[in-house]
Amino acid sequence: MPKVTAAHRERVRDQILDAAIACFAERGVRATTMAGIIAASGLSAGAIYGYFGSKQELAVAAMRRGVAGRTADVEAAAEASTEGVLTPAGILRALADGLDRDRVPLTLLVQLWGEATSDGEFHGVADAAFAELSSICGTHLHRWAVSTRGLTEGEADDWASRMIPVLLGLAQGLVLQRQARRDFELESYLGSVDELFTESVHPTHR
Amino acid sequence: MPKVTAAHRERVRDQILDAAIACFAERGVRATTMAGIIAASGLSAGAIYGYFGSKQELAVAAMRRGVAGRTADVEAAAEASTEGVLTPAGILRALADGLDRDRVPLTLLVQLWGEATSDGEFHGVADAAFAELSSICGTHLHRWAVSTRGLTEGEADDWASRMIPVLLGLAQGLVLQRQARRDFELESYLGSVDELFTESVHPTHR
DNA sequence: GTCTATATACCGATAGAC
DNA sequence: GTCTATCGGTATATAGAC
Repeated sequence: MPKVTAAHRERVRDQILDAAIACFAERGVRATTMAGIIAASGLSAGAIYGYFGSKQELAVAAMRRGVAGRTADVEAAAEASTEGVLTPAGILRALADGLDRDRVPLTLLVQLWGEATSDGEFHGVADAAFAELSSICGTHLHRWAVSTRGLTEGEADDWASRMIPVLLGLAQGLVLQRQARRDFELESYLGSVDELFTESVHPTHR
Repeated sequence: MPKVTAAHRERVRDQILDAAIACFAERGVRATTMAGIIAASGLSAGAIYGYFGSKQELAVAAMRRGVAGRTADVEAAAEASTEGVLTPAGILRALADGLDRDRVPLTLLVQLWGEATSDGEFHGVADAAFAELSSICGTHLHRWAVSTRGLTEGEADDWASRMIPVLLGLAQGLVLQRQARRDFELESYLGSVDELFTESVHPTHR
């Protein structure tokens, strides 16, 4: 019966990962010890090393879970919206809501960026997530520019490709500030982004 | 002769800090060892501990140097500009140029944000820098809104306070992407920010 | 005041018992 | 398959020599 065994393994794996994520979020990857994860998981050292080969592997898995599903969040929000069109601010809201819903500690993302500066594996995780989001954001920026702002296909292509890094920069700023600033107000931030985009779409720009 | 001694101490301190920053930038704060800093500085363990009490103290000093002077960069750019007015994109350019000029490794800033998630001291450094930049950005956003976009003082106050977090978010995104993405293009990013702001200033917004 | 050598502590990973 | 006990490696900080 490899079926139940595999399912069981998956559950234990998740249990361990939950504990690890809690530790990473609370104390930071740096200060988190295997002993801490062992205590938080309720399991033992031997058990954990049966599922994850090292602390690094655990940290990477934690980060991967944090970034997983963001693209799906945007797509789901688009499906639920009128005519499948999301505003730029709507894209950010979909991402923020998705992170909330999945209980992703924002500290995890911020630490991912920090670790990615010196570790290729972390960099790979962050880079892949960025690339994937670039793509989905481009799609929706394009769609919005055409349907709401009246740009032609070609104009919208250009405009969307110009705006992708900026929109993702706004998303990164949102995460950093929401994590670090007590006085951060999500609605206000999204409102300002909306204000910025709503009146600034022009087919040509020099 | 405490004068020359003090000056000497300052020079040695800087020398050590330079070496430490190089290590932190290359290998990351996490993986940097005191032995590495000792080797890079050309001094010895005993000497270094005469100037810095711990690796943590060294890291904090490194981060502090990274964020120091950003406000001055914006002010200097404003002085040099026409009538002391900077566009929003101009503010970002002043910050990016200042970091370049001072040879601040962007990885240092990204790591600062990462470490700040779990260490109060790092958080304090990052938070103070953010607050200071909020203030100076608010001033210049206000000035630009009045002089270039024709808002009244009151309208400009409101608009600037709404836009501060967004502009700083764009700055954070700029740093993150410039550090992590090979294909990041500063001019393109700044151009997009300019495009976004240039046509989006309205006295009232619902 | 600066260097060498080291003590001390800690953490990650494993090996063997149940 | 899971736990206990521990081994080895490593990094920080210090203590004593020059």
